[in-house]
Amino acid sequence: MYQDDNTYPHMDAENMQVTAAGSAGSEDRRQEIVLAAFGLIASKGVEGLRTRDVAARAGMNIGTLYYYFSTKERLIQGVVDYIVQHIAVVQNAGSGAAEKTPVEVLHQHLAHLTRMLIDTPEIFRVMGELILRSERDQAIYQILKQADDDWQRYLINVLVEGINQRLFRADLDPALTAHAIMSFFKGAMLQLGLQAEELERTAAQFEGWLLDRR
Amino acid sequence: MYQDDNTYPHMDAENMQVTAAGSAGSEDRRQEIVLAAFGLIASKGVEGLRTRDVAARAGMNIGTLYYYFSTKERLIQGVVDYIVQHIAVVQNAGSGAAEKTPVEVLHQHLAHLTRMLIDTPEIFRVMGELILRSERDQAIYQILKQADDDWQRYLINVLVEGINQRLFRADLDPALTAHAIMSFFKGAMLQLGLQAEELERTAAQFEGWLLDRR
Amino acid sequence: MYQDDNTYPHMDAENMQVTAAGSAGSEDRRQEIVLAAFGLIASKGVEGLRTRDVAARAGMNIGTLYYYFSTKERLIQGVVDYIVQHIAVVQNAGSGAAEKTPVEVLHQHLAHLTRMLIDTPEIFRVMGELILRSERDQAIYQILKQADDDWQRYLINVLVEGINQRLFRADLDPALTAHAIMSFFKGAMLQLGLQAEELERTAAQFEGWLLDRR
Amino acid sequence: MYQDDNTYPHMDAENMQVTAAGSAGSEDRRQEIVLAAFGLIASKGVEGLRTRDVAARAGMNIGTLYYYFSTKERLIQGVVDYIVQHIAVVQNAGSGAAEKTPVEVLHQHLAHLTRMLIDTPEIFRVMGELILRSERDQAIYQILKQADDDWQRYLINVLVEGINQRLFRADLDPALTAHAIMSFFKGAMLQLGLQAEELERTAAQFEGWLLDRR
DNA sequence: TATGAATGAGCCTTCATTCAT
DNA sequence: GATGAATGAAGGCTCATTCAT
Repeated sequence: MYQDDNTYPHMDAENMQVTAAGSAGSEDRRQEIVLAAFGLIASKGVEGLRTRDVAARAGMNIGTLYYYFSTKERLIQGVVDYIVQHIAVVQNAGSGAAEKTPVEVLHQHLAHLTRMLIDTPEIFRVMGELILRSERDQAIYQILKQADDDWQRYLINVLVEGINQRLFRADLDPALTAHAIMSFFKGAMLQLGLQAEELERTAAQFEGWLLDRR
Repeated sequence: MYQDDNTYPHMDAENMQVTAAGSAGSEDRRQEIVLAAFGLIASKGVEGLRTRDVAARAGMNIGTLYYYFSTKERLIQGVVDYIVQHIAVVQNAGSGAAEKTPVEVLHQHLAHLTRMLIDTPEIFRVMGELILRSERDQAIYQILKQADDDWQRYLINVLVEGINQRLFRADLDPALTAHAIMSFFKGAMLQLGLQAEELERTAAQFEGWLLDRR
Repeated sequence: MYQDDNTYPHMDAENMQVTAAGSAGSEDRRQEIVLAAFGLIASKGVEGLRTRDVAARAGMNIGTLYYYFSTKERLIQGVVDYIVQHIAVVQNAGSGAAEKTPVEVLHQHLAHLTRMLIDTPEIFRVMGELILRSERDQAIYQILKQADDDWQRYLINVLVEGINQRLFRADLDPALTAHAIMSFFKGAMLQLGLQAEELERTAAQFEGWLLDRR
Repeated sequence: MYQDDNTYPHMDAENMQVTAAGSAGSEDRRQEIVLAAFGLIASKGVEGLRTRDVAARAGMNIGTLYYYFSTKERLIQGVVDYIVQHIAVVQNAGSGAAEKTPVEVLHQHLAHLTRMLIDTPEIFRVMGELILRSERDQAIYQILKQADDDWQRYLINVLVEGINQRLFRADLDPALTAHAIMSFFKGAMLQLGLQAEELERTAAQFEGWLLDRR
């Protein structure tokens, strides 16, 4: 019968590995659709998103699209999931490598975000669209809020450790600093006529403010 | 008269004062419409903006609305103008009082923005909507870019003066710092579940990073 | 602004006379639409009713149709109103002339219904469609139930008077007899391959059963 | 086998008994589908009938359903067959017992119909839907017309015999009376807010009209 | 200037039906 | 026989915009 959209989004990467080959293809199909939708949102905004265009871009019939996503709404949620995972994965990857000092970890994290902002601004543009939309869409809000909380927690951990090691300024409030970093990056994607170099240097200067200058 | 929408975006506040008394009422009418549109964008986003709703909210017929704004597009530009002036006016007001040190000026500026973000988040929400939209709408981009440049120039001036007076850190790059401040505030409006106090303290801490600690 | 569908259907013939000329034309337009819908239901059933076809048949744009009837549902209710009034009016007209004996009144009533069933079977076919639909549509049920109650009351009045005058069988239960008459006519419209003469004679015989044979 | 839908409408109950055991299961499957469709028509009308829902209710895949019924149209015809047989069987059962006077036979017949109308109104509701549809569907018309003719013939037989035995009114026209009875019952199912007791008493009174009162 | 009726392109979604496995 | 993915033609409804009055 119809696939229950609700269950799909909650499948995490691990589950998908275990899934039988049959539904693996099905999951691929969903991915194709989500990617098509993502691309269209990036270029036309959620406002300009048309299910027909998504289907066309994914190389399938409009009916098929609705077979996988019973609603445009759900499709958009699928895009949110995609983005969140896409960025979350990166954070995990970063935390995978140990041995590094908190300063180095934070540096890499910020450098990575800066890189993404420059190389794949679409992701952030789409993210912006979705954040704005989340104000009127509970489902999206939930997902994004969760991701945001994870991000903040990650930053706080790094900051706390760095402060303890006397690498970051002693008067740094970890939570507020995390907050500031997050705001800074979210805002960076709203900068008009953003320049790559300018952003990198701004981020670097920002990073400097956090360090302990003895 | 202003029926000719094409001239409108180039009109600044002064011009409007000078306008003949006859069309003053006409201008009021436009304002009502813009305000109605603003309110609707705040609650439903540009995506959810319907000319009919705007007309209804402004207490007029849909036909009448089109008499003042020949296009939905132009109406939105009207909203952009409105917002830009609304914030610009504030900056001017702030700079009106002299005698204050750059640190005090910046502090007041930041405090003011923080207050607005907390008290009238709609303005920022709408601003966010419009910034995102500006990526696909040249006319909007132009207006916002102009306002952004003005803002940055203002910040740079304050920062330069403060650095010269050894009030701000000597190693501060004025342009990048202005950039950071702007990003921070733009991003703040995208924070999910923003808390008033948290924002105030984050802004305060941020401010502290700029000061010279000898 | 939009016309409130709810108010229109409740306007009865008198009110419309009083209404300003402006909305009289508007009411005409609604009538055209309802007639078009009626015709289409008659030939294709409610199931086959397409708003686009209705608009085309009424010689107007689909958007215009929705300007008058905000919903297909409401349009159908409009048809129900139309039919109910169409038949109700007839009953009133019949009762207008006095001087007749109850037997004559009933005879004319039945003869009239029979005639309609033969001459304009569409009305009854559509009625049948709507009655069936009323089981799943409260709004329609209400209107039809009201009309039904009126009809029954009318029949009971005639019957009671006739019984008192010893014209109808003394053992006639007015309510049940009215019920029987109503069922008979409703059922007549469901007869397959209905023949005019056959129906007339059946109705006549039925009528005979009600008379007092001393 | 019966996969060939074309032959199906012409199969009568006996043929099905004779069918090879192998396809008996197949026939069961068809029955399940028809029953599911019947139930759905009862609650949502033919208009609301969805092949997918039917399949779901019958606990099978939509593709499987189409294996048994190549078309929605044919499925509906299957329902018509089912109903006709369901009611026809009853009539035969009634006529199975002899020894009874025509008055008793008719009484039992009417009582039985009344009972069904009260206990299983769905059957009649569905019947109504199908009769209406028969006006636009030759195949359905044929089946229903056949059943109707059988019913009328049955009634005429009983009536004629009763008249000859001076049990029914002498002036009764058998054909017209049968016609009246049939109309009455068909119409009874269209009564809004039908009450069990009311119907029974109306039917009883109706019955009384047919009797010879010397 | 104001009104509201009219237009029509277009959008989301549904649903009967097919087909490869 | 059974499954479920795929198809595509509609269908109901919306909405920016126009125009006669």
